[in-house]
Amino acid sequence: MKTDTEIEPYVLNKVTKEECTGGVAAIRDALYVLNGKWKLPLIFTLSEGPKRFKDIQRSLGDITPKILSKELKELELNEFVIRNVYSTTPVTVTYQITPYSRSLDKVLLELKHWGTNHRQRIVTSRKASN
Amino acid sequence: MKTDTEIEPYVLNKVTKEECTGGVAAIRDALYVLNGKWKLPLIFTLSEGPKRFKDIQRSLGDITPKILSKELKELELNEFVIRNVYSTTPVTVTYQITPYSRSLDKVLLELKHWGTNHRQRIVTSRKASN
DNA sequence: CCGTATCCGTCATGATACTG
DNA sequence: CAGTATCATGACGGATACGG
Repeated sequence: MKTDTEIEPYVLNKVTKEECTGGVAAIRDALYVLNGKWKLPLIFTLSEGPKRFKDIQRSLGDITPKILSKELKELELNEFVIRNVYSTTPVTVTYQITPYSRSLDKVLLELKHWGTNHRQRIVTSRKASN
Repeated sequence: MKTDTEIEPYVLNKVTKEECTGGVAAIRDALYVLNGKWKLPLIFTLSEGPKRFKDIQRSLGDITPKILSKELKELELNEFVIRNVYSTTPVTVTYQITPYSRSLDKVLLELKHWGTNHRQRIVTSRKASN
């Protein structure tokens, strides 16, 4: 009765080579749990407050329910997200971030700044070439 | 005569839905150029100074030459990295980051901090469960 | 040393349809 | 609404060999 594939909790990246040291290892550890296109946008959007499945989908733009479901399960398993179920009809489910997700605030803030500036850079360099 | 697949320069993520606003769009723009396991570690390791192909491979731990080659090309195309060829025998090639890559310094710093703390958290929680 | 070529496998992501 | 089932594609990677 497995739905798609079992999801194992992330532990740590196996960065065994001694040459892979200090900073690189730390960054690879971070990306190991925050892999893929969606985890950081997801944590960011939930940092604005708890949201329902459909609302998350809308706020991310174009994620499919299958991927969103998988990403949320991974984040839950790694203690970034909590799932709340309310026995309404139909059932209501909300997702909220854990305090641990808050430790990513600075990362997300810097990334947001960079993304904003990057978009601006692309747009203006386009105009310049017209 | 294509080698593997053609690499197109990134421009901008198509985040069309109006609902996908502000912060989420910016973060998705950022991840759109910095996608995958290797780009941030790569830029980070090159931020320590220009390095040769083999040295980059060693510092990242376990990337294969095929993938490293592809990632470097993408970063070159998007103006994060410059490739320098020296006519020695055998030929020497170094890679260095552009000034634009420096705009990622804060992101990389925060990510490095977070990765370091995250590893610590995992390790100590392991000990606690013994 | 600096890569590229080829074969081949696995995993991530996605489009679409569907269920409770 | 909150997801799951099915099918498909492309990214990513391992192994190995080879060329400038």
